[in-house]
Amino acid sequence: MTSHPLPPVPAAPSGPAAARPAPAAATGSAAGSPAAADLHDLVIDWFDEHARDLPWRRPDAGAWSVMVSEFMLQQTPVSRVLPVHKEWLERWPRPADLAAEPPGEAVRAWGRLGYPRRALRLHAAATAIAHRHDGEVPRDHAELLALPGIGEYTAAAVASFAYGQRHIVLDTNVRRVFARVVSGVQYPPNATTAAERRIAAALLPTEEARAARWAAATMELGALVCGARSPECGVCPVAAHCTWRLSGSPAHDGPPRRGQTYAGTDRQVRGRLLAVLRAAPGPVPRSALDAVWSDAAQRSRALFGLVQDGLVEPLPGERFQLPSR
DNA sequence: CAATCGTGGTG
DNA sequence: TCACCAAGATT
Repeated sequence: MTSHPLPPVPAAPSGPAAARPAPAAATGSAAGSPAAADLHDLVIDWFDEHARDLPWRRPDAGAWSVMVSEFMLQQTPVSRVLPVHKEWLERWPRPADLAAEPPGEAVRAWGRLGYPRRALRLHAAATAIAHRHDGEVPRDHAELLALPGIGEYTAAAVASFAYGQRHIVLDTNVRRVFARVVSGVQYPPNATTAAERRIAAALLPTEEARAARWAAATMELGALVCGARSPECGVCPVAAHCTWRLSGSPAHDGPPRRGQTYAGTDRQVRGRLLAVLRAAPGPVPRSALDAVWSDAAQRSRALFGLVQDGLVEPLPGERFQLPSR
């Protein structure tokens, strides 16, 4: 198999003066170049054979299933999402079903997926869909983006995966794949950059259905083969095209990537407080919450934060519960 | 732009 | 063991 050079990626504008309309003639556009088409085939063919059979990818999965999965998958691994996603779709088959229940039920059913504000936002998004979108998950990227808890990535993912549209889908997996294959570095930057968007745009297949397939395929490649810790280049369909690999897989240089500490933080306290409230069928006395953390100052700060975030509802008589509305 | 926001698996 | 990582969004 012949190894083609990578498609050229448009250079970054060198300054404000360089801001200009996109070239009228997209001659030599990377997406249409032979090398790009080659990459598309390799990755999509690989995907056809190795894609995981996930519930939200099945033919009968609707946009709501996709949307719920995207919320749950924000910073949470597939293996832990699977059982909760199943419960949610059985209990709330449509957005209106979720919207009909108090937000606290969403927080409770969220279980231990982490970042429970996502549950609150998903409930709020479902409510907005029920009221303003006739109960249907919107197809329009801008309308999706306007929903609570949906950012650039999730809007593109829902539009692409649920509705087959052509969008730049830049998640951590895709960014890592492009960092290696195209940019020749081990890891992408901490925050998504304009350069990354240019690369993604340049490589996005022109045809809509193929673009959607490409988005899912590049994500899956990043998840299954081009992992952060252990890239398995031996089975990678584009190893022969990978700039990083071809240059000897150089280790990441520069400042260490941000690490997240957890032990002893407010987040840990919030987690413990909320765990008590999730487990209780109804209101809980303050004494039950006091038991989870010894430092009173930090404890009250965490509880206050939860109330402020709408995750906890204070009641008369020093009692607390999950939000009833 | 950097900090914040949970939780559990893993190399 | 423990730092790192996992389909980000919001402020």
